[in-house]
Amino acid sequence: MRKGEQTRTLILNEAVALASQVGLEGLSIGSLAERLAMSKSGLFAHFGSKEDLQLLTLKQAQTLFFEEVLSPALKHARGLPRLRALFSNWLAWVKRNDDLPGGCLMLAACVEYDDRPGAVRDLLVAGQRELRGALAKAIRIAIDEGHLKPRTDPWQLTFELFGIVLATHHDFRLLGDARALERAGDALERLIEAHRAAAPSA
Amino acid sequence: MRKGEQTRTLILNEAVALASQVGLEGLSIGSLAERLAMSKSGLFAHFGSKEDLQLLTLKQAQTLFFEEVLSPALKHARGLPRLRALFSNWLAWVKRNDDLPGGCLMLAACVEYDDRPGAVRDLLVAGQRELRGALAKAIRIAIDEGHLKPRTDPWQLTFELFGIVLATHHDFRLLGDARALERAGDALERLIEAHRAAAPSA
DNA sequence: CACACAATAGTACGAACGTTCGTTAACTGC
DNA sequence: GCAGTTAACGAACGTTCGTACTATTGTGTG
Repeated sequence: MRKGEQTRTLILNEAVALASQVGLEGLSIGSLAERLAMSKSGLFAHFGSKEDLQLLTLKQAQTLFFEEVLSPALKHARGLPRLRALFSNWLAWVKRNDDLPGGCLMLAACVEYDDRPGAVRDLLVAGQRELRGALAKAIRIAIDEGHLKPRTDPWQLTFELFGIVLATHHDFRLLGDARALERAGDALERLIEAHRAAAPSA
Repeated sequence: MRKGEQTRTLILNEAVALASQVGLEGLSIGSLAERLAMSKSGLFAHFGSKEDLQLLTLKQAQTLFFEEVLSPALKHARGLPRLRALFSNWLAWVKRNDDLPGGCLMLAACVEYDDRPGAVRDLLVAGQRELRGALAKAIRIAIDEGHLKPRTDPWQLTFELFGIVLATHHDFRLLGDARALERAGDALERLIEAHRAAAPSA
């Protein structure tokens, strides 16, 4: 029972890395088994079907994202510091290259499954909603703390922040433009400045 | 010589539609032939290889984009009007559903090929560079016309505009959120306002 | 140490993949 | 209206896909 779980997570981590390059749909059991130097059938036995493998791979990526982006941001002070930490962690996640050689798996899956109904898409949408909710909540807190104007629309700001991250991913991954990271930082600061509360600041 | 060209473009248009749903990599000759009610071999004869089909499909989509987004925007007055037209055409392109049921093929391909070297990626990157250049040029003109501040960085603004479109595509396609379109409009106006030149306006 | 069972390997399957071939049907230019 | 060209077809290639079985190895426990 122990060995099984162990190799299963080993498989899933490799699956996340491979899927980040070829997509969740392009992920094949054969090639995954080859990369892990194990038999196709042996690997397949861990998952009842390919869709199961895809779901668990996506969930693994989501967990990883939560642990590396959202969770550590919560350790920062409420308001703008936390929002900035979240954004900066997110950019670091986008540019990491060690175990996500093909960029963010979730962002890739978003485009892959935007009109491919099924369990994978449902899980993906749920994750995106959660992330957007967390972002909006961080913004709302920043408003309550008096860092941002009360008239700031959290969802509008969330939308625009998300756009900056998407553009960064695009420029960094496809065009190989490292300046995208500073552009993202500039865009964030300009956005914050536009919504910053008048009297006290942070 | 005439009939051939005719069915070839017929094939390519259908290929653009299909690839917008399943991606350029997921595009298979068999399923494409089935949708066109013709034989796999008959279809294949029009293209020497699958990569050729992918390249021509992408090029077809790029041409379509140019004709529907970039080209009509040039008919508007230089400066902000043209920039606004470009943006609005672009949003219309993103939300169109008749012959691009799966969203923008180029945006999907950007994620699919961001680390998959080859001719397809090269063509894609070239197209993206051209688009970004056109956007930056429109912004520069708006600066020269006195609509935007002289200190505005065209490339930074291009980056942020692109991010808004990406976020719109994401929210509209994956989350099915129609409000994304107004959010995009609001974001654009706020962005313009932040960079608008002081004295004369448009 | 041995037994029980979990974990992996092996083999085989039907289907779909991209591609090649030879042949037939349809068009085009004189 | 015939000759020559081009477009489309059906069949088959070898490979890979996901999945189903059976057999063998390995591990943990009494």
